[in-house]
Amino acid sequence: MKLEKEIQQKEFKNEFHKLAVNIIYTHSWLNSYQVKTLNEYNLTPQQYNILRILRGYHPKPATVNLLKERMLDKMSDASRLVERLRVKGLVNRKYCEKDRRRAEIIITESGLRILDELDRLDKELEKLLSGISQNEAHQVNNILDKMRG
Amino acid sequence: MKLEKEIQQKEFKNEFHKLAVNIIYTHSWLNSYQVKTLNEYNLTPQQYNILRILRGYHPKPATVNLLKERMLDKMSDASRLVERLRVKGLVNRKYCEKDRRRAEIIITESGLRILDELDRLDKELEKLLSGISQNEAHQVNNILDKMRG
DNA sequence: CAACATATAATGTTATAACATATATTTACG
DNA sequence: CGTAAATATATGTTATAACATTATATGTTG
Repeated sequence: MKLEKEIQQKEFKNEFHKLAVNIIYTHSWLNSYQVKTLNEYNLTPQQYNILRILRGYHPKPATVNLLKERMLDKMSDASRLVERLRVKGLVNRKYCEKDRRRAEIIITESGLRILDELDRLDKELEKLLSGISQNEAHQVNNILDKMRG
Repeated sequence: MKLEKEIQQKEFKNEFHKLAVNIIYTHSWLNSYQVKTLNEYNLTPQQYNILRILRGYHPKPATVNLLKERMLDKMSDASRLVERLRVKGLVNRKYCEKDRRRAEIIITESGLRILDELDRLDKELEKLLSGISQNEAHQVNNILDKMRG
């Protein structure tokens, strides 16, 4: 639906202004969906994000810094996020022997199993976004990549 | 820059999957900019959003519910957001005489003045997004509107 | 090697988000 | 009219985000 209608605003100053609002609004729309789905697994989107990064490294460990860099939301408190996942048994943390400042974080079998189940999310996501074609999604991806410079 | 490079991920399963991540990432990118700029005025993006809605109604009042509906982030706690703006002297709140459950909220002169200053943000935003053309912004807007159904 | 700088993670603190519940008022209905 | 349902907002509570600070280990340099 046209953004103007959804937030009941008559018009935008220009397409850039609308785009900024559109990204915020669409993110909120997408995030609500994700929160709702992940809630069944007692995970937040950020925790899910971390688990996926860790799966990408498995069975090699990742450090807290590495997680911070790769996370979508840069400002987040990776150290305590990891701790919450550890309490849930989804990751292990031990200290690196070569550099004892570092923590080595590895996703557990239990964490991998949950991610496996959650892979169905990708299918549902495609359904959620099915109002547009792969080609249209591709166009948006290209333009957003270009926009951020 | 290509999203794959920015978050150091080799590839995405498909364009829909990348699009979801791209929206989250681009939102975070945009939000950081907004937080940084609004911080000089001691405002959060949500408070800024509310002030702009109120300006749209001025000099007519808005209710808390109306703000909730029109806000970009639907889940937010409009009642306390308004209270924070009231403490800063940017809005007035009084009770509606016809329906004493309702609050009537009006932006103050001081609030309007701050918004005036902040209108330069729109110019800076255009600069921030200037990697793409108006036409490309328009394309993204159309596709996102279509995607949300 | 000592002293200082840097890197990495954990912790402290405050404000806010998210969710549930409470309060007050109005509306609906038998 | 009196009671129940619905509506509008405010408040309580808990977890988290955001930012600053601390703790510990490693690197660098004179």
